[in-house]
Amino acid sequence: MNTIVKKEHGIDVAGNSGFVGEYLLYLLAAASDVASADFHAQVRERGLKVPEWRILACLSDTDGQMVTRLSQLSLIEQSHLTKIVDQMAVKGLVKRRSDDRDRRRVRVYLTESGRVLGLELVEAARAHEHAIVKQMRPGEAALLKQALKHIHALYGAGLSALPEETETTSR
Amino acid sequence: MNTIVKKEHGIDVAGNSGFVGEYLLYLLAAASDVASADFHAQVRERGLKVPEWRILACLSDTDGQMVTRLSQLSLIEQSHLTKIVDQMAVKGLVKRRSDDRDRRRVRVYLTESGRVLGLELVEAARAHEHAIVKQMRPGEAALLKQALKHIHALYGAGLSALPEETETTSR
DNA sequence: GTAAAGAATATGAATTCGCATATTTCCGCC
DNA sequence: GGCGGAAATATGCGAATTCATATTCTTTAC
Repeated sequence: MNTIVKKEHGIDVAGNSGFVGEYLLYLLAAASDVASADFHAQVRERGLKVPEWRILACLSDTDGQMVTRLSQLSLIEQSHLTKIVDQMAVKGLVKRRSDDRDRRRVRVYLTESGRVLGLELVEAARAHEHAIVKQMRPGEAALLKQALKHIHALYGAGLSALPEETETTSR
Repeated sequence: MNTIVKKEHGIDVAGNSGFVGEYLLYLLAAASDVASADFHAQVRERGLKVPEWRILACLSDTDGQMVTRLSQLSLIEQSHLTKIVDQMAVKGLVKRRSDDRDRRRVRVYLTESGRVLGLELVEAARAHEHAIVKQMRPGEAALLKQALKHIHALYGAGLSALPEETETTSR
């Protein structure tokens, strides 16, 4: 037979013949890992941990979110998120304020320096993303994002059945 | 103005207007997270931790890999991998054997029960993947995988410059 | 052949993370 | 207008994960 295995060089998982190299969940995790590692290094250089960056990013989009939602958005488990918010509060990046209408809720707001740092990093993230997209075929990135949202939606549906926000503006 | 924000329901990050909901690295992480969570539950039901499953899967593809490479393939940091292999060895799923040509290297082999469990789980993973792919548009999954490999390759290149295996067959 | 430099693993301490649960507050109902 | 139950956070603690480094072995250049 001619299924001679060309010696395995490097990681080249993707070009692998086995199961793993074609397994969707693996490809997702692997792509996420390698692509993120790069940017995460930048995050750490600015003295932030990755989870902190995620929170900054989420708050930059929508400030003053409640802990539970922030935990969902940032992909960080709730009790862990609470601890990270603690640290960020100490660093002066965010501050807590309990919701007036429902005092069980705790909303997290960016401080001024948090906002600044957040914007900076979001810019850096945009640039980083651009660098990646630029290396893909035209339209490939769009399709990719599309498909990723699709997958997210497949499961996200379950999560979508969440208590909605009942506030007009956090004003 | 009519940029009235329809109250935010559920997670629906993907449908978000902000930065995060369109950020590639976020979409990757989020999709990976939600899609995996599902299968990982199955893994735990069989008494395995997620990292253990990853190792089983990699070894099922190519048995007898050295620790370093296994760590790259399985996306697990080296010293952590060592510890997990310890546990798996205790469970009787794998066994270590040092490479004859280079005794610094430790190769990890599946035991018989490890092989069996591995095959079982790979089957389950295939089924699970199938269920996902089935819900996507025809060809969408293929494109997705393609793009993911593409991204992986962008960075993987750096990693590919690795010391190659110099063994004909682990016979 | 031998010392220096580099690889491959393992080990130990320090963090981070996640589960279970306590606590506070809200909500519907009697 | 008080009770039971659910929601939102926080906390304690054990397990998981990482980082720096020790250890062992290999290779290269003298």
